Amino acid sequence: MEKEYQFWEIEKKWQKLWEEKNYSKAVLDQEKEKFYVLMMFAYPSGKLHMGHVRVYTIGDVISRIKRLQGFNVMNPGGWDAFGLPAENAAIDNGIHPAKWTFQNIENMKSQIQKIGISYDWEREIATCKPDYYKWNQWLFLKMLKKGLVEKKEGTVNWCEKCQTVLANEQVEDGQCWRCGSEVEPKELSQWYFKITQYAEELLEGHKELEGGWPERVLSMQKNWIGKSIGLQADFKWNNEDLPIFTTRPDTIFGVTYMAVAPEHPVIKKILEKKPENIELKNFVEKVKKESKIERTAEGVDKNGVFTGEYVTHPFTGEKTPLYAADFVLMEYGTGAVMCVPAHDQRDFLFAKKYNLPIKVVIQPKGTELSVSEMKEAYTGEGILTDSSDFSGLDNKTAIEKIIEKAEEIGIGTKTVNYRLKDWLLSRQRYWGTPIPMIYCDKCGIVPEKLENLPVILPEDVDFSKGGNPLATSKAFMNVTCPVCGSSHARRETDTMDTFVDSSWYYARFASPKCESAPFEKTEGNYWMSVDQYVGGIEHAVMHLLYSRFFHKVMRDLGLVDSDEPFKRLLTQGMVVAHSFHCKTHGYIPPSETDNGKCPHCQAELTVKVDKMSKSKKNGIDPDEMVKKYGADTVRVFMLFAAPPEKDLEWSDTGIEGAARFLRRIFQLALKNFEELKNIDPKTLKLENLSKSGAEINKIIHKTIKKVTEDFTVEYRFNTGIAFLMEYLNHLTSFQPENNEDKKILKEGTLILLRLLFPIAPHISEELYSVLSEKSQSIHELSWPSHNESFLIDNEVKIVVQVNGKLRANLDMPVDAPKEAIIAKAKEAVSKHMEGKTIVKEIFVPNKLVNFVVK
RNA sequence: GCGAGAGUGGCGGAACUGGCAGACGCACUAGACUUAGGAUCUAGCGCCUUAUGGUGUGAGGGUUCAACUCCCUCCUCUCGCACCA
Repeated sequence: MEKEYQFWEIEKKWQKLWEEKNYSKAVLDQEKEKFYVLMMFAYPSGKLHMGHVRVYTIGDVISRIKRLQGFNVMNPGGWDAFGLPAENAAIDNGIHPAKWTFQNIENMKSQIQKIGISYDWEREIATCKPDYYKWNQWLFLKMLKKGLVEKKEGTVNWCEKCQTVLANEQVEDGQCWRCGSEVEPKELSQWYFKITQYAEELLEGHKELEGGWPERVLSMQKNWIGKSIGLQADFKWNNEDLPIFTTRPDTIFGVTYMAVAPEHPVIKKILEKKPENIELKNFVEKVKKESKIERTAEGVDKNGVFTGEYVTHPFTGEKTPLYAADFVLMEYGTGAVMCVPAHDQRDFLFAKKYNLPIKVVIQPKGTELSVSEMKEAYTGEGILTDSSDFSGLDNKTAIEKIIEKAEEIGIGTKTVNYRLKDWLLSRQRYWGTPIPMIYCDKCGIVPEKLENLPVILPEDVDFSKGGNPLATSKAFMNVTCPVCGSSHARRETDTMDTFVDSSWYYARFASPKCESAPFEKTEGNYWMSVDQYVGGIEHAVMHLLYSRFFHKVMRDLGLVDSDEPFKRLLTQGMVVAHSFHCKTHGYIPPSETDNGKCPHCQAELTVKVDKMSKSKKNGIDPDEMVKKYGADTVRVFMLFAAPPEKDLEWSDTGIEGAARFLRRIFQLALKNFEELKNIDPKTLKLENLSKSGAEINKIIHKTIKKVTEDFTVEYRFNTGIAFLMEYLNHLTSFQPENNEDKKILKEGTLILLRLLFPIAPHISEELYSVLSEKSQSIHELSWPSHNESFLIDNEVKIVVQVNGKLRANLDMPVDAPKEAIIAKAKEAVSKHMEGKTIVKEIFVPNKLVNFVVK
């Protein structure tokens, strides 16, 4: 045995051996219960960052434990390989995106292997390969046939910097999710997936996910889907229906004006009728140019213009003025709202600003609202007044009654509205899946034939010209129409949003080489759904909602049997570190700071805890850490420093602690190596153990129990590792008194290695192979189990309190009679009860005695 | 504003269905071994206090023999959504 913990030798040796043995290979076996672990696959940006290391480590630990617990585990890895950075690299450096991407994949793959991730690499996929994206196209065409794809004209989110459109989900605070630049509105005809058809089911499906998914992810999705139930009612403009949507039909008698979005078709008609209404025309033009953020940001004044027209109230028949207003959004509801200033704050402010009347129709219990004294709208509950036949009803009942009435007289219907919009999937980029559609002069827009798939990305493109690069490839553009055979046809030059790739990759892993379908049905039904998914919270809405949508679509296409793709989801926190900022010199790398001062100007630096990033110069390079401490140490630190779902603060001294822990384990094995090597713990006779040996036996079983719970039930790796550290402390200080004690020490050491194995596999395997009789591999063992009968204590510590305050501890035999304990307890705390009388004695068996005294 | 979550030593974090608050680690202090220590080992370590003792889980109140844990009021922070009709 080596004298030092040479992790670099150990890790290299075992990584090679494990690969040869192919321990991570997953093979369908109907006899065995499967467990599918999946870490969100990475974009091949070139280098692994600590965030990757964290996800992979968490997922790897779970797969290793599950394997040892006898599950047939699949833990596949792959690459989310389409996307903008590759294309930008092509534009900037003249490297073809494919070349750039595959270089990066190669590099990152070797990094992943160096941290000991037990992926089944035979299942590796890269979404940029034709044998993968072919199935994007296939699914697209199947969805088209099912009526789930649509090309439509509309206002889309345009990112000028990325030169492409974005889906609603990809706009964050009015900015592009990728580059952070301002998103502008633009009129374009684009392809959409009709995700809204599944809105209700996506919401319903949450019931199945409760418990397995973090509550906040479900609530974010729920929020995003934004279901609201209300009344759609037709106001009339001349003889034309002008439907509005409201969730407060109980306030319909309080309507004093109506507002529509500037984009609303009625505005166009009004302007055609009265082109002289310059004020309205200018207003509409101005608002259309504004981005959503300008229009809707908090505190921004609500603006509107009277159209000069009046509409008829469906219940009262009264005429009410029609406004165009910037706060009304065309894409939500009907793009028209009834305005009830007395009971809606936004309407209230608008009415005050433009001097519109206010009419109270709901009176709260206890007080009486009067229009002249109102400072804000009253939006609470109450009794209806001034509302025709409905006056006197409480407003909750009124909602139902008014909807009923509207339906009865045919002026409206109960309606469900969703905030969720259809998924805009076209992107004006090269490095993505070509949308398999063809524009024929004669036939119009027609789909490519299934047998012609994949539509392959051409090589002869020019990235220097700007615009959509695919349009520069003659070979790509020139195509014959699949319907009429005419040569006057050209291909769609838009590619698919890369979220399409990641929406079903988990399914492709079931049979990544299948050539006849996205995946083979038996394999698919065996491996799916994913039992444990691990990834970042940033995908709570986009990726996780899209995947759920795709899964349901695949189910309806007969490809899968289940309803949901991911049974359990663990969202790991970010990896953060201190950043140092100087007012004049910007961010300073931690290594260059001078006692908290700027090395250039000696100014006091602002210290913050930030997500690791290039711009904040607080990143830690995983490669360097693995080189310096070894993969096992990095893994231990990542799991020990915080529970998985919380942010993990990088600490240079913290990782030293993790390194120390492993070194101490190595030293424990080394110290006892000669003496323990040839001892067989199986011949252990418990009755011959010394007192401290028996204690160690008990500790072994307690540790197995606790660590198993922590590692498998709630994935509390931090507390599990803490227990292993404590356990190591016990083993280290244990002095064997006889031969049987040596056996228990050996047994204890081997158990330590087996429990540590999922976390730090290399060192565990190495020491186990050195110490165990048959040089076994832990891979071939099963997860240790504890023996409950060893956990029974024959002595317990009893806490003695006086007035709830701890005054003494007693060591007593288990289940000692109450009287005996109380007598002893009184003796022990007599000092604290002198001159006082006992009012009450609380006795909790085997736990505590509390004397209440006066 | 709405929704979700969180506030515990110098720091990261523990504490099961109410029952010894601060496990484990880091930092720190003292000592040992050392030419040396950023290695290793031993001991200490919430705060106030001389041991005793007092006090302490964001603030205030309540329930209880007993509250980090349950209830009420408030404060702060993080995240998500935000003119959604």
